[in-house]
Amino acid sequence: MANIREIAKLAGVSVSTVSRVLNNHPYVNEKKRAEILKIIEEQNYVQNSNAVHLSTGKTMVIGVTLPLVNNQYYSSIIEGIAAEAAQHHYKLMVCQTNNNPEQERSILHLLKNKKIDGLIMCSRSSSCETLNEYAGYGPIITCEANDTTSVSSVHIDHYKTFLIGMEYLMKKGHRRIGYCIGRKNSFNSQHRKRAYYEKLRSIDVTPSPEWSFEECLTIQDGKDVVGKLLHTEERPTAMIVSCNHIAAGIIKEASRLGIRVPEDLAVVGCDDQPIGELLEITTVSSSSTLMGKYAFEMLHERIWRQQLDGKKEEKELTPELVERLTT
Amino acid sequence: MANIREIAKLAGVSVSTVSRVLNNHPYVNEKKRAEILKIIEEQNYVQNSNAVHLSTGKTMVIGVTLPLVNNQYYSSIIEGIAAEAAQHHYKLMVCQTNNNPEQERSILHLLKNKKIDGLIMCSRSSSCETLNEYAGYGPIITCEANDTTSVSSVHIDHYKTFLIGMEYLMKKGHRRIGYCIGRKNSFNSQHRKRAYYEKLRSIDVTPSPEWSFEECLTIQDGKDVVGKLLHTEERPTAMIVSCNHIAAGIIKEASRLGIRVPEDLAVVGCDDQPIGELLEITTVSSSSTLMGKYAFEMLHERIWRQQLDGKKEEKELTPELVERLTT
DNA sequence: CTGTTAGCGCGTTCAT
DNA sequence: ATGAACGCGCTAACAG
Repeated sequence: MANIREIAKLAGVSVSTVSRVLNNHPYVNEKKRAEILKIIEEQNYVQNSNAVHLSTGKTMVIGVTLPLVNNQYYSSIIEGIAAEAAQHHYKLMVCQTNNNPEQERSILHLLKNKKIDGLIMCSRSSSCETLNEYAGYGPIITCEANDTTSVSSVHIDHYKTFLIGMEYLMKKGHRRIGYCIGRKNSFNSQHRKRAYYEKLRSIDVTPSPEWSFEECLTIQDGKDVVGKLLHTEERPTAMIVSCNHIAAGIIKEASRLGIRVPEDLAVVGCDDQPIGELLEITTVSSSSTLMGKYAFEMLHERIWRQQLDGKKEEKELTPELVERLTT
Repeated sequence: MANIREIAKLAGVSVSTVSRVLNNHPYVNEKKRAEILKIIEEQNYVQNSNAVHLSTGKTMVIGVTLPLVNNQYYSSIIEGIAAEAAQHHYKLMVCQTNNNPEQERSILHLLKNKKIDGLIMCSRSSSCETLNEYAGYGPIITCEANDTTSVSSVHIDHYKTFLIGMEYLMKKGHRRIGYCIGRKNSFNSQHRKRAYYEKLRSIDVTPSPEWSFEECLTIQDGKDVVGKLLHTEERPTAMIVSCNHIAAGIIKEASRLGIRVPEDLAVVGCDDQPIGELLEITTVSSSSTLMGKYAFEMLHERIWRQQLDGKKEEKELTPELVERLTT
């Protein structure tokens, strides 16, 4: 395919004039401009973006990491990122990490070798040192809280989320409340547990170890919880659950076993996955799509701000209670 | 950051030798190779991928289009693509089209300006002419049947899918069977309807127009179907539904209105979205993830096969019946 | 086994 | 308002 030199030759001008036309620069004779555009059209010419990237040092692509694509939580975030990115003419490179630090590093590497202009990490398994190191090669935003010095984040306030959920259940009269969370010692889990214990202590309830379920990741895990609940001494009357799909598992299994929801067991989910709406699950959550939007905004600002002064910024989303039929 | 020339200078060799080391080419003195690698390490050097791309004419990136990211069907396809792509060291550029031909064209354009090496279209709204035109700039695979001359596809046999569903319902004794599909006149819908009418005719049933529901896209649309079903003269005893989430809407609303599933109304869904498993919906489907895998394989072969001879290939996935509790 | 050199295609001073 | 010429960083053909 034709290149810029050929266009210049056909138009009888220099490559720089063609380049000016291509990039809408001023100071080009209107007649020449029209002539050049006509030839570009005739020749079916387009710029080679790799050459542009090499020359400008920008790619107009940002990376997005997530553990797995096929998950509604992450899909919602991406949706928010995608809408905002499209408006600013950025493309998205979506990279699955499988929660594997090595795979994640290979994506951080894209920042170093200039394949992307910035990176949004919907979730991360790399260490803070690694993150800080790569932050030197381009802006990074995480959609989780992180304790690095230089990487900004936009994240859900999981402490507050659980707080609201607990307060709501307690106002409904529940005292024996259990919880369900994912990775045992993650950042998020720690905040959730803190809210849980604080709230129970405030009404002088000592939580039984039998009420807590960790490493709940799949719908099946949710179902299994109900089985275990059956054999507990003092069965909780309510569960607060980090994800709606786990809550869905609990609800389905409960109904199968004749445990009435919410009469025998109330359930509160804590994200905005659409399964919650479908199954009418009471939920306290903030919008993941909005989180994606904010993440792109922060990233975009950092891409264009010249000095990478590395002032860390943290944006927290406020959760809201949506009452439905499981409480 | 350092470039290849600088490394060459520090090592006292030429850039080509460094390039050879970088690309694992043979014919490099082992001692020099080690020395060069050491310097690369010290200098924290990495290649600028844009320069590599410009020079090689390949980017090792493929594009993936889909109407919207936040949809389990498309997420499943991407999952299949992503896994296979990772194995071959390809990155994914995921592009949302919103079913808008103009946005889609801007993505096809990426093929022309060399930003991607190939394109998988999970769904498309462009015309065949447009597709054929851009197929000249790089390989394209669609995950829907298409009637172009040059664009290969891997797709679900929707005719067979509905056939299996209908046969199954009929074997269960149903005669008054309704259907629910999405876009009225899409390729897929036509095949589904053909199977529907053929099967009913084979048992001498004349379907009532009241049994057919088109333009069903959301869960709410599924719920609305039940409302309309209530006022029909001869209410169908079974529904065959193109998507599980529509089926889910039907089931939820039916249960709310006291219509028993499957006793009063049997429901068969026709995809592999996980909501089907959760709600125990009987389904006839093929694996979307597998479709993604195949799509990448076909694309990859076409990227590396030199002559773009344009032999069109079509791969059909065979659907399977999964009996659950809604029939 | 190694180096020289000519591209790859474009952006961008700088001089005019 | 325009063009010559250099630089972006790397690969690969060719010569040795």
